Amino acid sequence: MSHNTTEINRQLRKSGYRVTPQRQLILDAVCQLGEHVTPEAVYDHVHRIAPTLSRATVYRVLHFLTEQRILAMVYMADGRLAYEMAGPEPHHHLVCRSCDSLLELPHSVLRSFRRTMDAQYDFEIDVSHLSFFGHCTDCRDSAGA
Amino acid sequence: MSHNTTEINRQLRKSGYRVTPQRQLILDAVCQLGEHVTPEAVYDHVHRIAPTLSRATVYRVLHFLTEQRILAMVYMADGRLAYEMAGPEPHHHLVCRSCDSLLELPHSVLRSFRRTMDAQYDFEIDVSHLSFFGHCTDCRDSAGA
DNA sequence: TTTCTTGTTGCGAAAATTCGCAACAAGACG
DNA sequence: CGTCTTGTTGCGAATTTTCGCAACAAGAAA
Repeated sequence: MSHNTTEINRQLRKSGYRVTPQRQLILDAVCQLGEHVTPEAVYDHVHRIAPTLSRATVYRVLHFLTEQRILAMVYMADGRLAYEMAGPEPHHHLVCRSCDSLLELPHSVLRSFRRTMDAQYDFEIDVSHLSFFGHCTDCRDSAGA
Repeated sequence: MSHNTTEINRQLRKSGYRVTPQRQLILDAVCQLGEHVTPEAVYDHVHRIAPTLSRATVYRVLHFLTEQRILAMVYMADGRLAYEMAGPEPHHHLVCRSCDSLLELPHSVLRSFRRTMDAQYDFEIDVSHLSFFGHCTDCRDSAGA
């Protein structure tokens, strides 16, 4: 696996949380399954290894790891939620509401915006992933107005 | 109701969609119920007037009206989706992943960012509502890192 | 290693959301 | 006003996500 297990475990324990086999399994699963991993895909994966691991736990752990900034939530084109490792190299998406297309957005575009939020509102926008909804080149005309 | 029914109806018909009593009822409901209206709240409301109107229709119509930019999706603090009228005066939110607090963000902050997206990517970001997740003043320290 | 505290999990049920398809009806046309 | 086309709805089942709570176990302390 490509994530630093030891470091993450230490971080969790430091915050008073526990490092359970379930959490490690789920984290490994997201890591292995790549980008845009759905909860169901995670469940399918870990369930083979640990058949008693429940769906509820998958959802809870995904949410938990996101809160800990170890994972990042991704809004997919169809509006559903997915997850991926919150790597050091953030990327973002432009999601078209009409055709569900998905444009990648380099992080650099957001730097100044993020700095503004930080300075003016003392709010640290989650840099690991952002999704902007709207209408792309092809759809902005046909969508009226 | 405060929305311009005639204008909206015309817009829908022009695009080849139909103006049904269900759609009008649901739109009125969102309008009356104010900001951050949940699908369930809409259902409760319209179901009293039209008992046969199904939940599926509520979800479908909310999604449809959002696509038509008549409604706007709102991500609430608990992560659930809500809707509101896509008025001419957009506002946005900073949602804290830790404490679920919700900060209002004036539209002006986003103007230049939006212009950039438009110019560089020919992508029209939905101005009616944006939500940024992250960590607020109180939580950014405690969340580790 | 044993004990103890309390964060976590599993389970099953509940709630929320989506789907498939036949019946229905908006609105264009004559 | 009647007819026709096809976008929409209702229903019930399937899927997805969440909840409540007792049993469990991670990890600190002795």
